[in-house]
Amino acid sequence: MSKEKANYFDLVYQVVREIPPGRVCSYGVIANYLGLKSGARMVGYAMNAAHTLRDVPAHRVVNRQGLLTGKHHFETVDRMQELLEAEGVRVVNDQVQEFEKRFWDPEKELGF
DNA sequence: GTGATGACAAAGT
DNA sequence: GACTTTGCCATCA
Repeated sequence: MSKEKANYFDLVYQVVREIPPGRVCSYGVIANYLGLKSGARMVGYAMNAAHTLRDVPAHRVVNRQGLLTGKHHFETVDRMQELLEAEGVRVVNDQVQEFEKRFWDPEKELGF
């Protein structure tokens, strides 16, 4: 890392890394917070590349519906849900329960 | 070096 | 109200 890359993906990684345990965030909110025009698409791509990294708690990032869309990209399909439940997040049928209460908004948490 | 693919979301019809 | 189409960067083969 001699060269600091200010790529869009790295921006997403930094925000995702700021997500506290027991909380979940959506792609669109992260994109909005970073000001990405591509919106959630960019975040989704970043998560795909995040698989190569290890400091990115991608299991805390879910889609707008609170659905574990990326669970299939983890080591095992149940790994994502298992990690979330281990942090206190109840997940049923790949759906985060009380998603609105577990929702973590960077603009409210970090921006304030 | 080129081509295709990939973890979403909002607007339009 | 539901379905379809568009937007876009980085990585893999």
